[in-house]
Amino acid sequence: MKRTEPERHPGFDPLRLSRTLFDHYGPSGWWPGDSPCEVAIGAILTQNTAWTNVEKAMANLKAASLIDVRRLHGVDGERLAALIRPAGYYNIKARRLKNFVQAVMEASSGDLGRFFDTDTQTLRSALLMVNGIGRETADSIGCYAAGKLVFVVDAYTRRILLRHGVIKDDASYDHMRGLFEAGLPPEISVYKDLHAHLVLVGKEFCRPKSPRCCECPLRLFS
DNA sequence: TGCCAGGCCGGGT
DNA sequence: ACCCGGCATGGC
Repeated sequence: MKRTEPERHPGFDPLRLSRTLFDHYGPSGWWPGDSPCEVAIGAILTQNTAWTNVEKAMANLKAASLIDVRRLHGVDGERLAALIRPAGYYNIKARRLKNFVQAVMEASSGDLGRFFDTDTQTLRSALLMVNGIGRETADSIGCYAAGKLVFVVDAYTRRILLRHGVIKDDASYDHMRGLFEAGLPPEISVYKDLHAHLVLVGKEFCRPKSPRCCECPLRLFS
């Protein structure tokens, strides 16, 4: 993995941003989900999907005692798909969950704690190897399930940065991730809360329709 | 009613 | 390297 020089944007201070948002929202409580396994499952199920739908699917999995790598590995694929149906894309997501648990089985005999017990970059690469796990999902699992210092970038984050002129239209995922990681202290709670708070801001003030974030009463940047 | 949600993959150009 | 269609349910 090649390391790049931390890229700082002149008018962009992630730490100040995180303080502003924490003062406004308080602790985010993200990620909902008690165990690392549940968090990882949720990260896959929530791909391009409203969280309320994911909750229904998760309830079905809990009722079936399937929040567990080895049990998921053993369950029939069609039954799994039926259980996660409320989350949408249920056939492809069933496959993606299977791909994920398969990787954990092969790497650590299904021991998620051992799977996560490696350095940040190695874990990230291993997750990205799994078909169905892209950058955001990998980083969500890394940050919220494994507690690694990776900043999660999503559609809201991108839109907020774009509309405030912090990035250009063609900015890559890893560029945006670098902007945050270069300016944040190495504290996992800061990483977790800031991403969560950006989603909250996005939902409230930076929806796809409204062309600008000018309605946002918070001074996020200045 | 139509649009959107905490993406990602695969095939075509 | 880009661009695009497909995947699917539930809520407003």
